[in-house]
Amino acid sequence: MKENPQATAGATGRSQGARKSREIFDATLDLLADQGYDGLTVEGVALRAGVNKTTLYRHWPTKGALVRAALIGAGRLELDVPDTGSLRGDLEALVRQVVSLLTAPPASDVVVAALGAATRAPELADAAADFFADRLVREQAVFDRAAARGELPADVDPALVMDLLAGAVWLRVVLRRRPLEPDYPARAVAAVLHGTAPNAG
Amino acid sequence: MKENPQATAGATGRSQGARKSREIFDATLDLLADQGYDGLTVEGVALRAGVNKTTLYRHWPTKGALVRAALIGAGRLELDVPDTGSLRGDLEALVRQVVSLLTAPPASDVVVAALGAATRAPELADAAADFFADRLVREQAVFDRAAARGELPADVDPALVMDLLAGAVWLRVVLRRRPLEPDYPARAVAAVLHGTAPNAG
Amino acid sequence: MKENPQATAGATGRSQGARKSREIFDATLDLLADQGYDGLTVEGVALRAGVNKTTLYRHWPTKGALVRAALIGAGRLELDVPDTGSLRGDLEALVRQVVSLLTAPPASDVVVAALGAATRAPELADAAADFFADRLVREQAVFDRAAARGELPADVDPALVMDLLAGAVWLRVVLRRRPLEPDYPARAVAAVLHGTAPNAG
Amino acid sequence: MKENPQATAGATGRSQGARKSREIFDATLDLLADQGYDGLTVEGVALRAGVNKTTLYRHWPTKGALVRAALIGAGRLELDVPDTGSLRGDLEALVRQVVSLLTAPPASDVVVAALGAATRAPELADAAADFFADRLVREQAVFDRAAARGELPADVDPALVMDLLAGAVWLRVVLRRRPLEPDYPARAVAAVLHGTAPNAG
DNA sequence: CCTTAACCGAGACGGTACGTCACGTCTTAGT
DNA sequence: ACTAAGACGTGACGTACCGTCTCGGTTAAGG
Repeated sequence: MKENPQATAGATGRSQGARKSREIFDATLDLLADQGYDGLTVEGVALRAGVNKTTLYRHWPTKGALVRAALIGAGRLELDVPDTGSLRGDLEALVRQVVSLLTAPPASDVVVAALGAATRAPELADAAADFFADRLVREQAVFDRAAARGELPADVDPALVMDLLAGAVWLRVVLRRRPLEPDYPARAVAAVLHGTAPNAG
Repeated sequence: MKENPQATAGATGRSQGARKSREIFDATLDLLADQGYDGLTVEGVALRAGVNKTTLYRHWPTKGALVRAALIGAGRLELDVPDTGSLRGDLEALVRQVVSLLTAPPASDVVVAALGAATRAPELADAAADFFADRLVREQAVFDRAAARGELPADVDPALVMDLLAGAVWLRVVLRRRPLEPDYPARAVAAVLHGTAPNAG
Repeated sequence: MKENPQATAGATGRSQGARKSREIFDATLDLLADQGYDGLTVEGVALRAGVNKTTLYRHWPTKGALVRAALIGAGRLELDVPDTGSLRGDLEALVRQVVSLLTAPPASDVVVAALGAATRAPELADAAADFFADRLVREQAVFDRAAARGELPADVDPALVMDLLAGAVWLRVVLRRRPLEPDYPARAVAAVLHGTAPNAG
Repeated sequence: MKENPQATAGATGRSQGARKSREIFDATLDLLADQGYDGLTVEGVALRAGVNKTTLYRHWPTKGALVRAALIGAGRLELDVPDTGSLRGDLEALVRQVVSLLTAPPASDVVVAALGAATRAPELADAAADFFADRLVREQAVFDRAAARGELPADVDPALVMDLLAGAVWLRVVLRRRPLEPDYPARAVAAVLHGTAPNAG
């Protein structure tokens, strides 16, 4: 509608889009941790990243896509698979990883917010599913080693084991909101490995 | 200001505010199921319940409070504690309850949305924590009966067992987004009761 | 999406909407004069009037409707119909009114912008048509008095006369962009009253 | 950065830039007629003309300049000066030209939009002034012939006469939005030639 | 023939304004 | 006493064009 506003800016002379992406992702995750997924606004990200809102929409059509890209793009979710020499040790280490992922700020804020939001943002749900699928693939090594050591029957379902262990932590920390005793990982692993009820029918 | 007031307002011939509350809760839960927690708007509830927006804000200051009240007011979350005669049977029944709570629409939409939202809405987090605490109190009976039957050592932690079982279902259904095999409850219960690794160190 | 932003403002305690309307109309016309119709933005009006953009859209769905309401609401277009005692005098006075309407700032900016915009904004076109129709009704008195004085045949078409006179001024001032000699009104009126070509066939 | 450059750009095998110019002007005028001056966007022109936006800006820095160039470049505004043998006939023909210019689509849309926009786009105002000045120069011939025939006093001002006649049509058609009777041109010419008020003082 | 300048397409970007939605607050009336 | 009606300020949405800029590739002219 305007004829000739005032001959604005133009490009800033950036060297790469990569740097901008980094700043965008950082801003996204920071705000996600601060405000939660719903408090996260595209305008806020744009402001904090020093980028125009339009630019964000040009690359990521929805908030979910942006968050997903940020979660992936910033390698904050990369976890090592432990190798302690025993199944029990490996599993306890894995559980402790989960615990720290869900409780040690600042990463925990991001992770909890993102996983919580996965219940309603399909994009994030996909991201979460991918994340867990990928994790499972790598956790498989733990079970392979255990089987090689003869610690585990061949027909054990690693997915079930990890569901039980990681799910317990999520439920305890996020849903039940109860403090986690230091021996919780050991007890959980013990229960899953050896059972709790020697005599149950 | 209006040209045509047309015999406006007033109550519609109510007997009590109770009926209105019912309609409000129903509207809330319907919309929650339809649109998810975020798609749920106070204005939408007001419109659907035939009630003024102001009225809603008078009673429930936030969306979270309204949803909480609706979930409690309509007894959609009441679960029976099973008594099958064996610990295994009881636990499997409990797991199946959780599965159906998280997968059978429309209640599942409500529950998943609400529990997912608990990660950031403190009101809902409290409600969820209360819900699980209350459940645990009642699930205690299952473990008491099992102990009386001699199926279970006295030092077993019911909270841990339920964390493992219910957490596994949540992780599998909501986060991992993978289909749940029919024997999943049985396998999960077996793992927790008897363990998966007879020889693990 | 937000749960509970920060308990914002609410109404400011105004006494009447009428005062606000006045401020809105003033802001609209000021900006119209300053920036022209296209430079006029709803956000600009909102800012200057100390009113929220949403409020403007609530009342006037388009920019055209807003400008129209402002032009009507602020009585800046009310012109007196002269009565000098002679048809020539009355018509010259009318032409001079038109000249000043189109050339004397700041009103001229508003009027020219609005009439120019009438070519594409149907709302404004209607407003302009109404304006001219209304004017014609009142100018009729000039012709009635002239007929009563015997200065004019009964079959003269006042609309044609006013088309010629006012149209000439518009063409000269706005489209031809040429300066208007002081005797232009007199010459124009003389031409329309007595003709320019005594012998033309 | 791109995965698939796919033998992009370059010229399409044109012979001259002249053909492209033609397409650009056509696109401009078509869109001007369709959407009006304000609905006309540079991006739209680029899209329709199959030309990059950048290219347009390279040649015409503003929308006004583009429209102006298009109006001139496409010879849609060239009008013949009539020679019917009498002043009355010539003037009526001129008025009819104006009428058709302003009412016969599709040219009328372009012309009306452009002249209407002249009130605020200085570039267009200049173009309009030039157009009318040029027309006047050529209309002078009509008056010269009339003077030679003795139909007209020597001191008649052709500009005033054309102001009155063309202005009346503009006012009637564009601003007053009233239908134009078939005898309007004749009546307008008669009024300007012979006057309307034989006895006015 | 090869180089060089002109021109163009492609595309990213910062920026303004758009028109819309829902929020939560408030006032005025009405039952 | 409670409520309907409805206006408002506020924040954010997602979109459309603006006008600028850089990059890379094609074409035509001139040595």
